[in-house]
Amino acid sequence: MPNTNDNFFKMVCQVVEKIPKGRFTTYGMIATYLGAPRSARMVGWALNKTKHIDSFPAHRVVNKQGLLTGHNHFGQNNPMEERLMAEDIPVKNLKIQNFEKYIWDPLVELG
DNA sequence: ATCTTGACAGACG
DNA sequence: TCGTCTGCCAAGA
Repeated sequence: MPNTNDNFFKMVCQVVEKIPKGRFTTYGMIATYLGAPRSARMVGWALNKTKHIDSFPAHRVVNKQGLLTGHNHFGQNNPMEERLMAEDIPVKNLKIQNFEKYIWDPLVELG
């Protein structure tokens, strides 16, 4: 199990990279999985550093409502919605539809 | 060393 | 249901 004391950033990366295509998770779940359930903001902070990595699937992380709050941090060319849509995740008006159907919980999936 | 900022979440009125 | 406040913890100024 990951330890948050050292590099939260790395941990977040590892978890996000494990999100299967066509699924997504939330900031809170990642934070909880990393042992910092009240530090969802740190996840956003970590993802912020990955936004320069084009291939990083940061679009698979949304807030707990399934809302694409971070879409503004994506390039205008490749919007978050579009990326999710490309993975058959239905998004409407910056919100993921059938949330429960596509959610991927690291706590459950990774143990 | 202190203050502000943040891609959040839960609690309250 | 909705708007606002608070807790959280790591960076950058």
